[in-house]
Amino acid sequence: MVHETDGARRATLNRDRVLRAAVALADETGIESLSMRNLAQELGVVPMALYKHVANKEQLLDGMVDVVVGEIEAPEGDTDWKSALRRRILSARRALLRHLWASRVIESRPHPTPAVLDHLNAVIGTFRAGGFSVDLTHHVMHALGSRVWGFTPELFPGQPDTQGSTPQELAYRYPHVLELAMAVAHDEESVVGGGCDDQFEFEFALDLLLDGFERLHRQGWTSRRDH
Amino acid sequence: MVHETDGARRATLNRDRVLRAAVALADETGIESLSMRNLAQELGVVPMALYKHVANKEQLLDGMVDVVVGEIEAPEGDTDWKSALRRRILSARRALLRHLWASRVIESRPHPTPAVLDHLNAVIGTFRAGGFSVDLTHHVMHALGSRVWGFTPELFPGQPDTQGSTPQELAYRYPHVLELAMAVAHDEESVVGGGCDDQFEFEFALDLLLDGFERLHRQGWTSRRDH
DNA sequence: ACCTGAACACCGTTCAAGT
DNA sequence: ACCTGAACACCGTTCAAGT
Repeated sequence: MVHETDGARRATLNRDRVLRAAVALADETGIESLSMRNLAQELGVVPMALYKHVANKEQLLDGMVDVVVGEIEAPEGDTDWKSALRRRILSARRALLRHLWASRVIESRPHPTPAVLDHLNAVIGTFRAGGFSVDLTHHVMHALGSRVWGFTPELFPGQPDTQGSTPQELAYRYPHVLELAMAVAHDEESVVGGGCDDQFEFEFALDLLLDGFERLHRQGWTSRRDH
Repeated sequence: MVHETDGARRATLNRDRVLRAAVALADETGIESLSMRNLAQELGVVPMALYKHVANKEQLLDGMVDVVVGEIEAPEGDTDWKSALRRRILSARRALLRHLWASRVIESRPHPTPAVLDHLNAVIGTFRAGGFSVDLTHHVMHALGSRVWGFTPELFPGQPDTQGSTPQELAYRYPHVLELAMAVAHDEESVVGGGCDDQFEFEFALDLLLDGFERLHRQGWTSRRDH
């Protein structure tokens, strides 16, 4: 009534608008200064109005992660696994560079969000389509590590937040993630339900890199940037 | 006077005790619940007493990082660069596993701390002693990435916090870090003073991994954990 | 039934008042 | 001169009171 402009902004408030505003605000002023209070102010509403659309700040952060990860583009056209993967991961990198706070937030989230699972499923699926065994796929996913985030060691033990979705729905939507998770669960010869052997995975990736370094060194490799 | 036990604890309060108590508290209750206020309570002092030993919470976190990174052991005896590096990095991993909050805190720090520079200098020095060119050393350091933290892309542009130390002292203490930083600064053919070409570094590491995956796949590699 | 202002239990840090 | 309690400007979230 008093301010019709404000009224119009208030009327259209929904979860999507809240998340987009939060992403924009974090882009502009940094994630540290993003608070429920100044996000509300930015949207022209009272702080408590946000809680109609997100349960709490944790869920707000999860939603922001999904916005960013949703920007990752699937590679077009049929190509070999290697260039398909390369393109997808470079697209992911571009998305994260657009939102400099995103990688740290993704890493700090205790549970993978739907968009993160979609992304993981696509990456895993690319290896499988390329003929990689479940076993090798498992280890290379760990080796890629934060290059594919949010792939964290806790992914498989720390169950995705299965709010309102049945196991069947998960199996349908993330078949590759599930295949890997089950292989890891059955493969366990040490502790029951212990999930991945993080020490093994760390050394697997480390040795892959060290071997690669050695090869380059022996070949007398130099970057084109060298004079 | 009233409580002589408290008096004894209070008397010995210094920067080192503050940092150790902060590390212990973060280990026990998590980094999220570590506050200046409950750290003070743990030490039996008033919150403001901490500010005699650390300028603010940022400096407290920097000090905590140095405690953890200081736990990394140098490999004993003379060995080739590869196993020397392997041992040092696995020691770093053990230190970080002892303090689960540490990797996230290291990554969130804007400036590298002295102990972090010591560690970087030692890792770089190992490559150089192994005969690696400055150029190759630069790129492999990026490729190792968080496996050596706190090696972040912003290291070279985002100057170390040179509080009270001359350039000569830095050159003496971190010669290998300096050599790399200067090579990067001179090598620049694109933007002036732009530092590292992050896109190049990302693709360098990505391709190194993808090539490694391809090689394993062609060889029909399986982990011993496979049945 | 819905919305929201005040309140609660915290923060890191400043600063003036007390010793 | 040193120390420190109160205060300031924030948080995220609860909850009861108002519409």
